[in-house]
Amino acid sequence: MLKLSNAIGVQVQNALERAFPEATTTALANGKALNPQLAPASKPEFGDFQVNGALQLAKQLKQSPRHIALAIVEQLKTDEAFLSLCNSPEIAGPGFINLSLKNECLETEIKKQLKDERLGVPLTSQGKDKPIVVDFSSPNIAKEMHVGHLRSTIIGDSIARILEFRGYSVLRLNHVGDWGTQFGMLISHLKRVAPSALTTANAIDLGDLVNFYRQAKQRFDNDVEFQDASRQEVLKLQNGDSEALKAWHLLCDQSRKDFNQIYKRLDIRLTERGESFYNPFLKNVIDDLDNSGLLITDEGAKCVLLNGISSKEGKPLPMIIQKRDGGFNYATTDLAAIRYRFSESPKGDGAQRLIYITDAGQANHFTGVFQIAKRAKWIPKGGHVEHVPFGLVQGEDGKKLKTRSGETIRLRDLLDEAVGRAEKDLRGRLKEEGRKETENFIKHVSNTVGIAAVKYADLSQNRVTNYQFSFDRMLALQGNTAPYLLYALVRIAGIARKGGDLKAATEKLEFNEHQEFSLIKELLRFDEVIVEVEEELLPNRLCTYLFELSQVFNRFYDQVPVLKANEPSRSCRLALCRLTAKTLKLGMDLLGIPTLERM
RNA sequence: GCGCCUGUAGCUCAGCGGAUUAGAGCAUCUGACUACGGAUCAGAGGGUCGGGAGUUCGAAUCUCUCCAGGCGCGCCA
Repeated sequence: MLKLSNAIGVQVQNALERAFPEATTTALANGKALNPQLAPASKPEFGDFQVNGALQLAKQLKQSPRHIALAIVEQLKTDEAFLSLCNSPEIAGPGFINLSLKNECLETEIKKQLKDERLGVPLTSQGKDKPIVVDFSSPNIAKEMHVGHLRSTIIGDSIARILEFRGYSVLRLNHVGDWGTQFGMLISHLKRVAPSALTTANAIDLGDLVNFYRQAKQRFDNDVEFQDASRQEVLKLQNGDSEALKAWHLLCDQSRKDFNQIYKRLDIRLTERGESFYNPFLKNVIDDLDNSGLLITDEGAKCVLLNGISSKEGKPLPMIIQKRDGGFNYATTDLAAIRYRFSESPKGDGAQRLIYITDAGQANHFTGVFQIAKRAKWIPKGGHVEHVPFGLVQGEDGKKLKTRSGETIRLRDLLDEAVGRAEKDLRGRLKEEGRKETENFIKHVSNTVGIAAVKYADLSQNRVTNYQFSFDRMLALQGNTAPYLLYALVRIAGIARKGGDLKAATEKLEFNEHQEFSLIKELLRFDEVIVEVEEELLPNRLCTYLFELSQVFNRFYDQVPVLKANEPSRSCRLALCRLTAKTLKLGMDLLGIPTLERM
């Protein structure tokens, strides 16, 4: 309905300008056009659109809002094109104009939508050649993925999917923590307790590695001699020592295998490009900053002083780019990454926009890094950098999510539990209903429902707030949950199985019931929702839409017969079922959530 | 102390500067199964939108201020 609302927007604008020609000229001379403020109706009883502008224009035009509204309506009534789309406009309250679409217009629109594979969502017209980088997930080598990575991974994937669907070229980058002091520590510890792990592939699994990591960290914090040894290992690694490199590769491979299992389960595509990738560019970052006069030395460390951000003492906060010992830190890597991503190929990605999906706690860090990149002139004209923050994952007690013993929950275990609970629930239901299904079916459905529930629960919440994790709530069969949405699709599939030809002819469409029109209006909103989600980078808006669509469909399904209806209603209703299924499937796909025919 | 984020129904959350009724879901209560899967649908009760001030014709929404909570704050990432 995007095109339609644009068309009506133009018609209303023209009507306003015809009604008040002098004011229009004056306004244009001041560089501001009169704005009729066309918006979707705030409530269904107000129709489909409302014009709010009359109230604001009252002062400017020195007339009462109702009078202005009346003048606009008079003009609209002379517009043939407008009258072919909308019923006669109505003035309400202090001066709102309510517009409602004609049924014939809705029928024409829905007919178009039925034929459109993209369901009305336009392909982007610009910047297809320049990629958008979506930086998400980013686990650390030698550590297991935990709930902290869940949100970044799920939200990042969905945002990437939506941008891809809009026609952008998207670079999904996994900025894994594969470099830095922790490797010196880990290699030096393993050399002492498990030397075979550093030379033999698969000698130890990641679970062991995580334990080794903990031991190494503990030792590092308490043992000065060990710290020195670790630093030596880091230097060796950075200088390309073959033994150190081999050890590093083995550690990375081991971790990668584990990450990939998770990504496979979650159906996530990512290009791994870890911190180590930027290693060759770090020195240039320092030199560049030095040349542009941004770099200062403070307490032996090379820093850039941030504008407008002060430290505890009230002085400008320095951001350390090179440590006293000459080592680089994450700010250095992030700056190198920004520079590389914006640089033209082949020395970079030639990106138009960088999107970082990380927890809100890193907001200050990114503010600083972005500011430095801007001052160093690494962000080209038309280039954008954006931090897309999200809140903490909390348990039902409102505290940071942990196991009972207080440990971090592994992502693997969390997914297992979701799937396990879905399976238990399904088996119980099958028994209750006396249904018999194959083991394959049970496994497939439980897996799909479990993963869908985890993803949907996360995505359906506004990402900036903390997110309270609850298996019971996400797996609930009623309410705004994945199972509820999946069930709507299963009902449609059921109609098809019972002999409903969803591809029935749709040349002549005719609707009479209000439930049909509610469903049609909901279906036509899809394109606007997608475009809005793309602008705001808020996938929960898409979730809200899909939930509302499911509700409207369930009402339709409950109150209007499809298969038992007489023609032509039967075919017309089947067409609505088909479009509902397509919309739900596409919407879920853009969230990265798989769907089912039966459950 | 400074910075960022959050505060909306008993609970979990939506909410795009607009209509003298601020929306969902869960939970609670009342209804509807010889129609396509009742994993559903129809309805009811429940809110001084953290407090105060300001801008505006109009504020949950914008500004300021206070209160409460979370997270972060120079050589980890």
